[in-house]
Amino acid sequence: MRKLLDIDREILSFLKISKNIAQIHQAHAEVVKKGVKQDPVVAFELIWACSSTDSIDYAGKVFAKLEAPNVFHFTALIDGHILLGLVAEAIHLYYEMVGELVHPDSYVTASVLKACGLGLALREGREVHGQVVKLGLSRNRVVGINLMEVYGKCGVFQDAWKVFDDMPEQDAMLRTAMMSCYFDHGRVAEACALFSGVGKKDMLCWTAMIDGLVRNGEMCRALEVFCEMQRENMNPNEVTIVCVLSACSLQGAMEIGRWVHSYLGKFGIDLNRFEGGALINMYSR
DNA sequence: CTAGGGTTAG
Repeated sequence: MRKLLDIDREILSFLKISKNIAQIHQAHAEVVKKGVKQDPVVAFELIWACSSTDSIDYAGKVFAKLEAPNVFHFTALIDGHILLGLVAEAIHLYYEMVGELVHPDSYVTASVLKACGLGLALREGREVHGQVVKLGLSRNRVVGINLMEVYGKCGVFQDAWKVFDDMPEQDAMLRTAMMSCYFDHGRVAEACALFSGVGKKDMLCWTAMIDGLVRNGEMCRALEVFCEMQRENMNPNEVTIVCVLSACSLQGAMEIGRWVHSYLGKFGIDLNRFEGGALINMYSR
């Protein structure tokens, strides 16, 4: 007789490659047939697969049948809700989890803080912050960045800076997150100052800068930064391209837009719905 | 014996 672990492994590898709801249904049928639907790892992979394919109702059904949901299951379900913008439900699930005395870890804490930031749920964010301290997660990078974003998005910058300063290392990622928060509030000068303070700027930092300028109507400066990043031998990716095309479109900078368009191949970028949409938008103006 | 982080048009 095969061990449960061997059966698990087969289903797990199938679950991990399930990319659409049809495959997930098939995998779920296998799980039920093999009688491993209460296996925590299998259940996690199943919920995770549903959550990452926008099948949140199905994820919820699988979750509801679990006899003893653990922190992994809650995290997977919470992340699925966040993906669809259902942040109030995500926060609610976290409270439900704590109420059921399931011990929060850094992953689920980071997830609920992400939801608080997106939902501008300052009160809940502060509560979770208190738990972060109690749980000893204050120095966790992902937790810290999401906590900073809660305060930044809610406009309480002094609290955001407090979190920033208390992190073990103030690197490019942290500064970029802070910069985006200032851009969210139209505070371009502060955002630019942060950008200047980033020592080694990576792709996300450059792109976040361009995006922030575009969102604040600073088209010329956005295009300047785009040129500057290439002088620094940084090749734009598809996200950068969408931001730049958007700037070109709003600015009426057709020459630059055409130039970017003709170089999509050089950057190794295939048109997807984002770039295509941005191009159509630009030319139609 | 499970998983993640900052950037995506209008």
